[in-house]
Amino acid sequence: MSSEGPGEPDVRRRLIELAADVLGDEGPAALSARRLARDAGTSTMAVYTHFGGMPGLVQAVVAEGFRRLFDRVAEVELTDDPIADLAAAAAAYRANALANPHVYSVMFGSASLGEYRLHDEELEVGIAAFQQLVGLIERAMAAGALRRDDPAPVAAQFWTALHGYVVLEIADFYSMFDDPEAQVLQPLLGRLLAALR
Amino acid sequence: MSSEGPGEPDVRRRLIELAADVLGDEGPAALSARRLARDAGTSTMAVYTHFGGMPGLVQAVVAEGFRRLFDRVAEVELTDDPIADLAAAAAAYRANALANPHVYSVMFGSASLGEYRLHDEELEVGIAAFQQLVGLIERAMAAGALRRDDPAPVAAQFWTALHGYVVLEIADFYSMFDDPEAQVLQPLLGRLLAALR
DNA sequence: CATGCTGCCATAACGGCGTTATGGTCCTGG
DNA sequence: CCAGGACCATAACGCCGTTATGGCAGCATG
Repeated sequence: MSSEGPGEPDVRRRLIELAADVLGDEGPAALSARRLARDAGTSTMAVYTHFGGMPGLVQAVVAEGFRRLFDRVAEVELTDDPIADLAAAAAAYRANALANPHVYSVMFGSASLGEYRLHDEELEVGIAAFQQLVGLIERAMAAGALRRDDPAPVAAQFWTALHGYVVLEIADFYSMFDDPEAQVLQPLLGRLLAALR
Repeated sequence: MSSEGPGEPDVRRRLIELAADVLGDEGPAALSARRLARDAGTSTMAVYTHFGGMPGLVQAVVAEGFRRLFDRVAEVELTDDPIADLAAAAAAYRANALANPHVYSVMFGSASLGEYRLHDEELEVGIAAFQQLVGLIERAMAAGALRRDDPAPVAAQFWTALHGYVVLEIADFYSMFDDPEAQVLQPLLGRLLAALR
């Protein structure tokens, strides 16, 4: 391995973080190989040696976004109230998404369509994140807080509601509500869980 | 001179429909003023005289997408079972979204972020579509099929769940389920409505 | 040690993109 | 009849992603 100076990590890492920063600060339109290469002090060829092209770089940013989302949710401390833990996990999920709305949008918005589709790397992390939620649901069922059922579809329903809310909040479609988190998200998740009792 | 016959409507209309077709068939990456102008038998300047630029054209396509979505949902025939009508409306919503997944993605995905944000035209149609759902919820409450409550937040919760499902189905995130519509969407909406009884 | 090889990146070019400037051709209203 | 405006064709500017080419370090091999 090449010894890397403390202030100058490897180029691959720098490009990913720079891309995530530009995406977060200025949106997808500002992402360009030339711009990133200039800011990283290298040339556009670095994008091709490390990622094979611009879609590959975006894919790496998406994979990083999934990893961070997974970590944020994994950091919530579990209590003896599995329902409260589900709410805390949802809050962490939402907070992370709202902190990086453009990254979240690219993760799911263009994740499948034209551009590049998701590859093994993101898929693996995505599955791990979903299994994390399945575990929380199973735990609630084992504790008797939720009716016993196949946990995977229940987790998918929970995640679907949460994801739908986050997307619409990011896209600013709740402008007619004072406090959409209290008026939409919490009742939605609460009622879903209530019907699962 | 080639004056326009009955099969050659005005250029503005042709550009919108061509853009929607290209978007649906080949995805957002294939959308370009030059390509559309070539296919429409005109020059790129037509895009600027009619829409002020490429974002304006996309905005027109989005507005058209909202209008079509609204119409499809409005076409469902109401019965004397308001809960069944809600399910029928959701099915029409999903069917229209899956028939034009790229258009749906542009409507909500990049609807707010960097590119162009939604303007008065789309906002107006979007509000009308939402009021349509509020009316269905109100009707179910009046008939005693749902508990009396402020219908707008309830409609938002229903729409949030439905939208979240459609987005994830389009992005192909339900690959671990045989029949996601039966395993995720229907239980999710059914349980939400059950908790609202 | 010399040698060739491989990974990595700088430079420059190609085609395509959105956009703008300019000018021409109609159609319309006075 | 003619002035003006709506509409579009042409060409150019500066971006973009991508590719071809070449230089240069590090390293394994003879």
